[in-house]
Amino acid sequence: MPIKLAIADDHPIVANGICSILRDAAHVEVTDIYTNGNTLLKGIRERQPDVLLLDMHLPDMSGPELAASILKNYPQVRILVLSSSDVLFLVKKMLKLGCMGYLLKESDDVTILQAIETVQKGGQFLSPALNQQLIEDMFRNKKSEKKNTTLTRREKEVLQLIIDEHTNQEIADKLFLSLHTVENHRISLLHKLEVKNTAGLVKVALQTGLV
Amino acid sequence: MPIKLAIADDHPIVANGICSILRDAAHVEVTDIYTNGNTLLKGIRERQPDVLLLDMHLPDMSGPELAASILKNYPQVRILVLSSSDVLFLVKKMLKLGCMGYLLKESDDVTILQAIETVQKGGQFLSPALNQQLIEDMFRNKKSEKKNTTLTRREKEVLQLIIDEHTNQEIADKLFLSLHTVENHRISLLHKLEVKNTAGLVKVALQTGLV
DNA sequence: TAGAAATTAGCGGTAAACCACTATTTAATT
DNA sequence: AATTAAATAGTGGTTTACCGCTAATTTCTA
Repeated sequence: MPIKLAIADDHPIVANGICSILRDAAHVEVTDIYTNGNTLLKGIRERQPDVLLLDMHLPDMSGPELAASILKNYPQVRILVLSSSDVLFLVKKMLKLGCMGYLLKESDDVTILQAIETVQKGGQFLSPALNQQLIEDMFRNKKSEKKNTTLTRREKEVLQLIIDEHTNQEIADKLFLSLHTVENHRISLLHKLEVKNTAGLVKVALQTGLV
Repeated sequence: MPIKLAIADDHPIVANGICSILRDAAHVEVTDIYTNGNTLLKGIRERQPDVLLLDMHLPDMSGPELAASILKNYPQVRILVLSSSDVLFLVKKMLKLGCMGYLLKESDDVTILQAIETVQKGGQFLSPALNQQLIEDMFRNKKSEKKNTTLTRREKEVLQLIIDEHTNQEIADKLFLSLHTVENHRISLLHKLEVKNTAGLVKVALQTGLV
């Protein structure tokens, strides 16, 4: 019995690319292709695949949202995250949510197939580049384990305005807040995203599609 | 006679995706797939395609570098840029270099095919989202036409270190420069990239793959 | 309904970024 | 040989970001 694989990605090039790569693999059958979060959730309700290749950036819902929702109701679905970002804290976030693997879009044919097979068998898969990063990170953070990487509504708003090149004062005016409050949110962002300054904020935000 | 199409992209998913989408189009034949700039330049020397689908981020060379080099020696090759970034000044840069089109990776099957056909016939193609942006930009910049968007060696170095979250002082130490010099480079960057602060620098740099 | 998390606002202070200039030396180009 | 661009360094100043605190109120959630 072939592995039933669903793909959730809004770019036709990517979906077609995966299908094309798997065409030679007789033991993998692409059963569904979803291009947004809404139809994905609906589809999963009706028909659960063995493995779900989940993009991080669907137009209507984020990767973490979707993974959480799906795993809550259908924990037997093995989610393999498909992402072009290697930002560590996002990788950790998805794995903590219960995803079984994290595959970079730059991967080659062999790696992709291997990832799907591994995950279907109940194993975990990480793109090689991430493996090393994760290990180094564990050594760095032996003690402080429970870092909160979920941004609040306000923090996301502030972050978006930072990316749009606004100063704290401008952000305060736009959101009808005190300058102090915006400064506080900004510092929370620095801590949560584990970066040193504005450059880090923007970098992580863009690379992870946080906003 | 079918359109001879070459693809330059280092991600197997993307290259396969394009091929897969074009499989039904009998009048387009994918003659070559290149995964880095070096083999691309070699390949073009031996055999020129009608249309070249050129990714912005090959591992060894940048999109602009490659486009300039190819168009200088083989101006009859029609280059269709394939990019995931809609940052305007990069679009303008490629078009000024002589590329015949700019196609976003999020495009659907029909658009992709249409872009290739248009370019092959000698026309120009822009992803719809860019069309509108480009027009607005022209109205904004009726006067100041000749903006220099080419970063110097030093500017690129400084920009990379900014993205890596270093302060001006740290950058000065690393490059054995005066703090003043680094500040000057930083302000040149702000002007050249037409942004207001560090956030803008990082945003444009990441979205365009400048560094 | 008690506790936790989020949102708000403040104080005092340091470090860094941003801006407009001038100016010299070196490298590239015509 | 002359011009231009790049890289370097400076003065003097303003604005913004960053940091560590405290603390009240609201909202969420167990």
